Amino acid sequence: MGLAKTEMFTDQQNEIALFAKAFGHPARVAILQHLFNINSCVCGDLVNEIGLAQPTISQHLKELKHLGLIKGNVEGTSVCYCIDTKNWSQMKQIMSLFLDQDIEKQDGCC
Amino acid sequence: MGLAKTEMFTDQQNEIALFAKAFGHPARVAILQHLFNINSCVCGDLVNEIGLAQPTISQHLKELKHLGLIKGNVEGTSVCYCIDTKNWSQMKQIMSLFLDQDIEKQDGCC
DNA sequence: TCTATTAATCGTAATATTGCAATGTATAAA
DNA sequence: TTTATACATTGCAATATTACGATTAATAGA
Repeated sequence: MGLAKTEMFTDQQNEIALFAKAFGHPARVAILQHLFNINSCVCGDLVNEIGLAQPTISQHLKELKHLGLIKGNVEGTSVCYCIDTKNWSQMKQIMSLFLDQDIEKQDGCC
Repeated sequence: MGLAKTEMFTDQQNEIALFAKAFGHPARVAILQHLFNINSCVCGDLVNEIGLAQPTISQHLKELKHLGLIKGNVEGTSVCYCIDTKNWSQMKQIMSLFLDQDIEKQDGCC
């Protein structure tokens, strides 16, 4: 149906899925990588950097902002975006609980 | 359009997005967590464990298997699934390059 | 005030994802 | 051979996502 049955999973499972979904598109990966690389605010040039139209970039930025992974500050006519490092490390902790499950488990069978 | 323009991104960005997309659904998160928790093959009871219909689970398993994150072995009439720990740690390395970008970056601006 | 600039929002088309009933396939047991 | 069991595949309906043209909103500068 295109609709995930979130109510049958734990909050933790749904939260992991939400963050992962944000990283599930190369444009959002590229946006985040660019924000890390310049290590400061980006005012405006994201549309030139990534090769997508302005409304499309704006939409991706909105999703990332909604998740709290980036911050946006208005500076005159442009908006400056950067990583929210605090929320980023919180996200990493949640993802690590999931990704590091292989630690101390031996290859069981198969 | 619903179609990601993968050709305008790097292979690395697309690979990160592919793995992330796999974790972008709570059912797949739950399946993987269950496989880790029992730390051995699961033959059959995944449909009972997760609360979705058999064809739905089968479809999610297919995606995870296609990415190489799980292995499936036929045992009689049932099929046993488990984590492919080797591929899992390779996936973790790729994801870490992305997730750990915040290390040694100071909170620049905003 | 008028105009240019920048980015958000709206509307919409194209494609992808999710979920499941129905069906198919393969193996084991009777 | 027949039947039961377990899982994959098919087909389809409902919803989500992606992309972008057109428009709107907000600010800066002339």
